[in-house]
Amino acid sequence: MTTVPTAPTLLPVLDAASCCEPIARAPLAADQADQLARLLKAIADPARLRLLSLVATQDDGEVCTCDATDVLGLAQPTVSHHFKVLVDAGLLTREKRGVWAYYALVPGALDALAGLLTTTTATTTGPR
Amino acid sequence: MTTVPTAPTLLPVLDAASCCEPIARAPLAADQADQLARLLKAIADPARLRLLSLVATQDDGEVCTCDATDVLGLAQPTVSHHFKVLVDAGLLTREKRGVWAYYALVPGALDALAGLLTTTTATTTGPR
DNA sequence: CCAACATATTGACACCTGTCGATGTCTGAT
DNA sequence: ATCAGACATCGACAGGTGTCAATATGTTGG
Repeated sequence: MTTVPTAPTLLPVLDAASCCEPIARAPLAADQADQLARLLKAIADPARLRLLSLVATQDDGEVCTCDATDVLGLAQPTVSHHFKVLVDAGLLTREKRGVWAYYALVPGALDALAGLLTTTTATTTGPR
Repeated sequence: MTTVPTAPTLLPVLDAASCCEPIARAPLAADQADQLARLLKAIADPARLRLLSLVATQDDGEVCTCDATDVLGLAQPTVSHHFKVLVDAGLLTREKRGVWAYYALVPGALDALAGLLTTTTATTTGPR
């Protein structure tokens, strides 16, 4: 099997991060490079990195827009925009409770993305 | 000034990738997020991802501009530009032999970068 | 129903970026 | 010395991106 050892419900993210094989495995085709680049562009921004880091370090694992606005020092629409980019990329989930919107990490999404960059055979063995 | 002694230092890369702690460790500060974002922007491009992948999968570990131009289907100045971005980011090294310029992976650079994205306490250096 | 609030969307703006043609620079060979 | 070839740099252009003010949407409480 290629991957997806246990993917019961979190498919969209893993799907996004499983766009292609690890970089060092085989030369990337044009379309694979496009997909991976789109994922990386989603996180290649200071504000979005701080948002990811903020969510990842929360005890309860979630952050609302209002909190993030204070921490980042950006206008509310800007924060909403960045959150949307991360959700669209499949890295965060959005849950609206009452008036507030809570964002949380999609489990395994960042790690899967990191796995595509590692040159050392990390997980799944690769018998060529 | 432009004399850049062929210092065999592998430091700049690791230095670049060690700009900050892993995302999930502590909330990123503004300047740390800037540095990490600059690194990620360097690889968040289809052409540069293909170049990295091309170099990483070569048996001898190096690729010259001419070869890359053919594979990517881009003009020679464009390929040179992308290589320069990757070298400046500390991900590739450039060695000129005769008329040709050979690019190779900086050992551990990509892996260090990937380590900053992983949420699970990975290997990497665990000081302090 | 209405007011207050949190969030999302829209529109506009300045800025950055990928691309290529033209040109410069350096090396190896005739 | 001169020429050809590989590569880097420059200048210019189109397209993408981050930011915010203004506005829209939707929810809670009175």
